[in-house]
Amino acid sequence: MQPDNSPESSHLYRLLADHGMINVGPYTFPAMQSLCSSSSSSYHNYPLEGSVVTDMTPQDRALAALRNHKEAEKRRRERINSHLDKLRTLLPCNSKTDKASLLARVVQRVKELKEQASQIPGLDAFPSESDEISVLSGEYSSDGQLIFKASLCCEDRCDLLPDLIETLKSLHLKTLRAEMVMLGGRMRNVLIVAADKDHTVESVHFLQNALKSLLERSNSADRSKRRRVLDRKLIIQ
Amino acid sequence: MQPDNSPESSHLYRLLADHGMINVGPYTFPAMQSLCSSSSSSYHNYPLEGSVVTDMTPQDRALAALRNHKEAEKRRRERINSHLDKLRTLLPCNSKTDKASLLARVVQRVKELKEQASQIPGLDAFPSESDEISVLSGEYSSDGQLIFKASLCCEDRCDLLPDLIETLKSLHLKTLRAEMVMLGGRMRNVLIVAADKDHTVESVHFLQNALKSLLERSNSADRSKRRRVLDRKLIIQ
DNA sequence: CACGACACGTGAATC
DNA sequence: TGATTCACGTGTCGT
Repeated sequence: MQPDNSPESSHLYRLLADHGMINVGPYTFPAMQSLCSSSSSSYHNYPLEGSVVTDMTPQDRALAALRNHKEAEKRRRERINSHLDKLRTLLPCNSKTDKASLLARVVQRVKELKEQASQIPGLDAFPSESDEISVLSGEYSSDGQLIFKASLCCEDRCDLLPDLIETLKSLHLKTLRAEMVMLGGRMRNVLIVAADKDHTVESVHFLQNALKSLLERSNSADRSKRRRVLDRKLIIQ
Repeated sequence: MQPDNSPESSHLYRLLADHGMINVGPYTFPAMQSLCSSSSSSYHNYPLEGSVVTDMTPQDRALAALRNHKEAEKRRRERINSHLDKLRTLLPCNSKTDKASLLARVVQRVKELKEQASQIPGLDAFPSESDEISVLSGEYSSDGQLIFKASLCCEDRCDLLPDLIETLKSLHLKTLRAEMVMLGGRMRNVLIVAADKDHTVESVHFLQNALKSLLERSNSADRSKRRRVLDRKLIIQ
């Protein structure tokens, strides 16, 4: 037996009844189909919206709206549930759980994964939407070298790497570690750099300026051939 | 105006009416409260389950069940929605979206984070003493791309990077992530690479050969100038 | 039987 | 207005 969501239980339907538009009383529910069909609409057979507008009575219009609404709501439910199903397949394979527990597990899993991601070597490892450079004044290592971190975020043009290498070389900076992440048409580049003993903190500013001009050069050179804009809001954080 | 989910619109209620247990007819809905209250139950005031069982009429029991059901369902909804709210706060700050889009973003986010997590085991990032290359046959990502990891360990000659980039470009491989660690005059390079959909696993072998020749070239050219060996454990985690 | 989980159709609100 | 989102109460099914 299906749930009673037939028109008789709706406000609209009872409103129509109260205004004498349709007849209704005790024990008369099953008979409504024939009564209603007298006005081109019938039980469980709503007026089609394809019909000409002019011959749509107010009742028909209302019932048609109700029908659209019902179907739209069904589509909405299906959309939501399909996403829930996708989530089921993504999680550690336990596929047979109710919605609430599923979502609870999703919450937990997202937290875990974010935690992991935050522990990635090189912290802010993912490219941001805006161009940016940062050179953090570092600290001296055990053998007197100044170690610092430089990061660079821009469009994904990995052919700017040779220039970057050249820049570092010309400043007599030694790269201890380099990390690149390309995502959504953008890239982030994190460098751990060591300056020679005879360098001062000036090196930091030199590098900063060098990176800045590198970025500007890259931008102006790349202004013409714009990459497809990936509508990725996905960029983390 | 609140939705009409009052007892009058339920099957149960109409069933009772149909069996003459309560009186019902056109225009009589508002009057039900008084009629019903004659049997210790009232409109919007369901029989309390705390009452003694023996004086519960069948109607009362049914209405009480309905009330419990209603409240349980409400609790269920609240549970689900609270988890959805948690998810909203966890995602990149866009908090005001409908449920379906929220879940869609959650799906995407979980995929991304899983991808990230799988890449983190770049822990084996430190260069070894011997030259080596490895190209692990990867697995297909959610959108059909073949993702695999390539690693390369050799002497610290970061000017071999342009060649490496060129190699990847010529093979139409897309670099998702690159990590370099220079230590003790040697370097290790770990790449996460994506092949286009139309590529086969052959790409893996192509890359392997390319890296091999790249390494050999680098070795023969660099045989002369040996670098000092830095025993640095300090490399940033 | 009751209890929990789900899909459904509906009223209200928002745009 | 019409489209769309949400909360709600309900019927049904499985345990």
